[in-house]
Amino acid sequence: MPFCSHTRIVCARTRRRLSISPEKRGGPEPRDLAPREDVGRPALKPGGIAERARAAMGIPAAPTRPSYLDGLNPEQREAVETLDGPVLVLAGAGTGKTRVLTTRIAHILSQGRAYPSQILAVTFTNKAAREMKERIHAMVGDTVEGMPWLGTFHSIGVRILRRHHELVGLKSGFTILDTDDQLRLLKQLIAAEEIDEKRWPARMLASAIDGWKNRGLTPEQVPAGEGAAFANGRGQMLYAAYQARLKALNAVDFGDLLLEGIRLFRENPDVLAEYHRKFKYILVDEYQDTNVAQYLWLRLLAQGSRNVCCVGDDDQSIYGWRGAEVDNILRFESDFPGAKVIRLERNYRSTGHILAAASHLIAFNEGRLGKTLFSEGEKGEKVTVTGAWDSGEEARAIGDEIEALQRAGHALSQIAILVRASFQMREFEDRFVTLGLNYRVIGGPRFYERAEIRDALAYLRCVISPADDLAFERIVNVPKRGVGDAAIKQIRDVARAAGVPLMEATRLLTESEELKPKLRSTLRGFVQSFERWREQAENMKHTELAEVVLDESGYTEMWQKDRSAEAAGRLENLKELVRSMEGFENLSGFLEHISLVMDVDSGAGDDAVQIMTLHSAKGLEFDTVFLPGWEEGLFPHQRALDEQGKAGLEEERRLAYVGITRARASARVYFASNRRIHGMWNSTVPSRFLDELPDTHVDVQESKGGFGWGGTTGGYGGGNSYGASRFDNPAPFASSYATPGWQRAQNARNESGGTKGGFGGSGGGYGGSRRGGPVIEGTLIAASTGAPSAFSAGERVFHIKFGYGEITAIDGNKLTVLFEKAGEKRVLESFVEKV
DNA sequence: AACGAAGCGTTTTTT
DNA sequence: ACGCTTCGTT
Repeated sequence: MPFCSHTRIVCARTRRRLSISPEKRGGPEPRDLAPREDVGRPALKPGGIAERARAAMGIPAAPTRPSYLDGLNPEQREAVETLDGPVLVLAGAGTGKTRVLTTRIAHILSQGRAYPSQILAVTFTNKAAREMKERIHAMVGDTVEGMPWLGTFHSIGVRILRRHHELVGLKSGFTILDTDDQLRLLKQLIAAEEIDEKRWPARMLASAIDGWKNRGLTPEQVPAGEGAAFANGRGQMLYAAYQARLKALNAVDFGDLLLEGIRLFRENPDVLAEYHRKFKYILVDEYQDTNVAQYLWLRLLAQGSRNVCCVGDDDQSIYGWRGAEVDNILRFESDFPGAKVIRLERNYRSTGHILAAASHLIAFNEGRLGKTLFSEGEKGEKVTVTGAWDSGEEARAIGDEIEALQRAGHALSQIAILVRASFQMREFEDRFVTLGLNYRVIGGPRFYERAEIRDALAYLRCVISPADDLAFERIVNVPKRGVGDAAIKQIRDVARAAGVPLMEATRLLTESEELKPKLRSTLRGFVQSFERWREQAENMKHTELAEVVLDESGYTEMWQKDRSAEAAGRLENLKELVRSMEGFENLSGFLEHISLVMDVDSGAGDDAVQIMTLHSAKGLEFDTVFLPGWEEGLFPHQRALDEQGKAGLEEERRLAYVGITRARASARVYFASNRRIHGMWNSTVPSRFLDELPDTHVDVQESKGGFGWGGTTGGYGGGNSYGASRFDNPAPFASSYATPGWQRAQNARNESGGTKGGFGGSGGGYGGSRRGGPVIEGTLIAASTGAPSAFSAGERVFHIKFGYGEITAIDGNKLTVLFEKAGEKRVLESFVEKV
């Protein structure tokens, strides 16, 4: 059940019991509601929304200052009360961003500035939308139920497209493809073009198309060079073909939810004007994560009232790799002239040392809008940095510390381990199982992505919409019915010839004489089953129907017969699926919901340590945060450096910033001197980020195992342990630079400096050879900052591994080169030299 | 259709 | 090193 629809709630603030009947929710949609000019004290319509909102908040109608403003600091209040014109709220970590956003909405409502249905409030994730809704509910009660335009970009995008589907060439009830469907479709297109799928995998095309859509580009708008990068110049054509196929299937993918919206608004000014009139106020959460498409979509809508309020933190932009444009936030003032920029810099979350350490670290980034966070709280614990011999010891040390915290009465749920990459989690899981410590891994494969769930959903989709070809293809031979590739091809041919969906084509085929008797009866039974289910759907509860479908199709039986270890879990998941349908009115409502909401509420559960990636920790906070794996190559990640250069490094640094600022009272950083990557042990170099932490706010600890950096092994020279020396030395950074590891790193950097291609000669990347230590990127950062390529097609180049060749295509910093000996390869620009 | 061999990728993740 | 997907064989 996504949102509870209480009719009786208790207002947290006033402890008063409120009753609002469902039919009174929301309020009427006025045809013409002129903006009120009397800012200070709007006239209240008797029984109007504002009065109800006030009543819900326990605020007397008398002209006293609304109590929800109490406890806001001056900047927060300004952000809440500046209702006219564009506002950019730069909200640092832990500065009360969500509170501002929700209070602002409450304020708009209580001031009678707009009806709930006239506020557009967008978030990125369903979770954020849910939270926002809950918090608004706590302030204004059930008035929030009248806000249909509070949601994710995509859910609002669908809502708009559903209303105007005919204007963008879609029929009503269009479906939203998931990534599986998308891939299957692209594979077909690639095969139809007789392109070698090995060389040009569908995934690659999918990500290219995704990237274009993120940038708001339709097939015609794709820059010629980029469109040609896939499959020898056919990328753009394939994108166009894909869009055509989507239209034919009456389907859209996630990117289209925004892209088609943009097209709708551009081609139909009257429709756009309607939304301009509608949305009196627009609020955007996590603005730093918007991509170009979202930005364009938003800008079109915001041209109406211009009362747009974006909240974000450029220092927490960590999704550049999936199309987020920090530029959007950096550019806000020029996009919305006259915008008011409000900085929230007072941090309510972390203690002094933690905040100071994070601020110092993030200051190494260039191109920030710049904020100086401060808190008036206690200085608290210093950030600790601990070196471990290897990842196993790192896990052991953290396990020990957690046990100590637990003994001291700390709740495990207030402890988190934030890793850079998910493979790091395993070591902790192993260790915690041994210790008998409760833990929970956040993230990972999600419920609706599991094969059995997708299969089940495909069955249901076929029942609901007989024309859903992709769902049909998914399940026509699951469980195995003897419908092989040949049969499917035959069905497809008939479908194409007759211009009908696959399901219908199958029916036609079974009425002809073209199939072998056995196959014919199988398929007839298959089609008839769906016809029967469709009839039953009329007067059967949808959960019941789902059970019938899964049983009669033999799908449940398939897993019951399966004796593999996961089968039981899969059956359990199917039951869970049916259970989760109960919260919905009907099947199509459920299907729509899950196509947009791919997560399922994992109950708060019992007290457990949270293990997750740094990315999924954004927006969360914990008393104690462990940050393991601060080593060059892992964090900052080598690939971020290779592929994005300086921009990548800065994004990694923001990730470090996000990590530290998750901690309320204690942040504990770790690095291991040795780590196994892809099965090979590599010695590592401590992360440069460690040296960007200010000495005065950091405590360097000896690892419990007695191994610091270098130390007793002899292999690293007779230096002090990393910990002790740094701790003893008051001068910032001096001691860590004195460690053997750093010196080697420095040397490696200097040696590789100057010559392009010096990096990676020895097989490169993270790790490198054991004796020489890891190879550090040096010139690469400068070499690949997203500037246009220094190379051009047709040029002759030399590659250290593949020899001489000629450039055939360029894609960012990746070159396609036809080598004389090695054939055509895709290589990083930095690995070749001009000759 | 079922099995084993071979090949590939292996940062982060939402909708 | 490992696990997952894909391919080719039986």
